[in-house]
Amino acid sequence: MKLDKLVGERFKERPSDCMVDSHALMVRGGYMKYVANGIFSQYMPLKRITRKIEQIIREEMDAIDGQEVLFPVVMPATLWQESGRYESIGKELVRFADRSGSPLVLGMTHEEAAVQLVREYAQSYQKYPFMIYQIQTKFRDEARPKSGLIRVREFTMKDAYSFHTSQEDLEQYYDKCHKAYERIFARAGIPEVVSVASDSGMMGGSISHEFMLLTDIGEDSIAICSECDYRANMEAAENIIDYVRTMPSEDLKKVHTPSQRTIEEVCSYLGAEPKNSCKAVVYQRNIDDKYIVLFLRGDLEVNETKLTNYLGFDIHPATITEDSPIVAGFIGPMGLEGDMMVLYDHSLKDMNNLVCGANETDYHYTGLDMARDVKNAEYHDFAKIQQGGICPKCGKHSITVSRGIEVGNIFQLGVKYSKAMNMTYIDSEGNSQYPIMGCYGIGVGRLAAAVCEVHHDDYGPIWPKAIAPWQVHLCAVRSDNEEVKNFANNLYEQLLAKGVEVIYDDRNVSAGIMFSDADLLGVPYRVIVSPRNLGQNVVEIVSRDKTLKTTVPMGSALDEILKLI
RNA sequence: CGGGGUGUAGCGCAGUUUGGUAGCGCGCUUGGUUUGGGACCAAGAUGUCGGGAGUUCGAAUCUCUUCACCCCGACCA
Repeated sequence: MKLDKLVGERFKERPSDCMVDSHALMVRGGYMKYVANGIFSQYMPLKRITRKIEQIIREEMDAIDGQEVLFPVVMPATLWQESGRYESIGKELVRFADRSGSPLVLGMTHEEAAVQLVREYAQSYQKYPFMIYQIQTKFRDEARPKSGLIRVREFTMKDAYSFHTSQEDLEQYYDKCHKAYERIFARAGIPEVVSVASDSGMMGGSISHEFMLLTDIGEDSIAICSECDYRANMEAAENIIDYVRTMPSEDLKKVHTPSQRTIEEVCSYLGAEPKNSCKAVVYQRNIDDKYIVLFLRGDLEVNETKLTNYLGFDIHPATITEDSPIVAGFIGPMGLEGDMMVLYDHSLKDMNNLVCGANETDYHYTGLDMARDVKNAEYHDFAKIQQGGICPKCGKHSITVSRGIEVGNIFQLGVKYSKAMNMTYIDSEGNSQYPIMGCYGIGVGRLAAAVCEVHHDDYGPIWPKAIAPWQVHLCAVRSDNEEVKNFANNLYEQLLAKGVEVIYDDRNVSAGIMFSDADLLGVPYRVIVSPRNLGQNVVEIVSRDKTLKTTVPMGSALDEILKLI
């Protein structure tokens, strides 16, 4: 590719409305152009980057037996009515009608389409497990798009859906996918991405992880323990802390007295048992004899496996007496899966250092709703993970709170969609069952922006080799010089013949312009042909990350370049 | 949806307080001089001053209204 024909402008001044570096550099570098709020077109350099990211994703998804498919962007409302999400999702879901008045939606996620695609096919347990995925445009009418490609309304996403006949099988595959994600991010040049336990939100299901790239411009806050492997999104905690600020100060005083509590005291604080038909279930924490009280609404049951997973430590059922120390407890249990939401710890002297988590399982009835129903907001004060606070897993004062960009996520969906959409199979005993599902997403454009965000300098992005738009940026400085022009042209042709991805700048412009443009394009290796270099019978090779700056003899330039890339 | 801010040439901005010929830098076109980190000289093109309505002899400037975008919050498979 010749640079002088590359469509898109590169320029010096930072656009005033770009708040994050990746946005500014990608606009300045001619990677993308604003079309409407949260909607962008991509020029060739960005398209080449996203194409490479997609290819990495494809290879890794194929390696865990994924099958690439394609769902429609536009779906009939009836499909979304089956799952109940046509009604339950807000304005993010774009609804419109076709010429005959039939209601349609724009795909923002494709669980419904996935179930629809396979439910007639997968009627026998022998067809399981399997995973299907697609890489496709999604549209979500976000309330506030921002930060360039980090948060947009229209975007390309890889979304995968797996189907299983047992929870164990799902969990096994979930782990496999987790590892595939780690490989994807490492290959894309950001091995530092970490997975954190997350809130499942409107997706439903229980266990889920988000893959976070830690950077200050991130939209999510993540609590990370420096002593153990505990990592979690702060989302739920923040909600509850906000709520607590509205509490009357008298109530605060009452619960701020650290002491041992009995179950009756705890219940009376909550007003839970009599007022809300809650029942209390007591568990004992195996490692240190702490008691956990889980309040359940209505006739919900505790899923001990999930509870254990959620807590990160083993528990067993227990009973407590009048003087048993209750050192930890939960308000729990809304939604379909019997998850819990708030953990507090009465043994702590400092009430600021309490631990919590939240796990919404039902978008109709969130953890916060539950907390409000329970009336006594005082417990929510305990729901605080904070900088320097206590880790809910290892118990040490070792929590740091960081910002992160969510570049991917994985969910254990359970039977939420298969059940709602009546997808069944016959198991080996001849019984009808709902398949258990998992889903797995990666935002392609956001990933590109995230890489740029952590790999750039003042002059432009520094693309990792694996996703760089080109491998070699060939500069013919003083292309009006016959010798330079001939040598550079020749080298360009040779590189092309070898299949090297090369962008060739043979414009007769000043070296400053040429180098600035090269910096903005962020190609890993810059090859400089100039009168000065040729006068010494060399060409110059410089890496974009500045770790390499060398000259090689003119005659061996091609070989040296091939060795590098 | 709430709070704050900004809309003037492709980009970055001045001009608005106090109404009086539409400006500057970069970029773009042409010619020339230059040539290793965004060069210089000369000539030139590009504006519904976000839109609409009003006040006025006269509006980028004052009034009303509307739209768009940015930031904070709410929200967010």
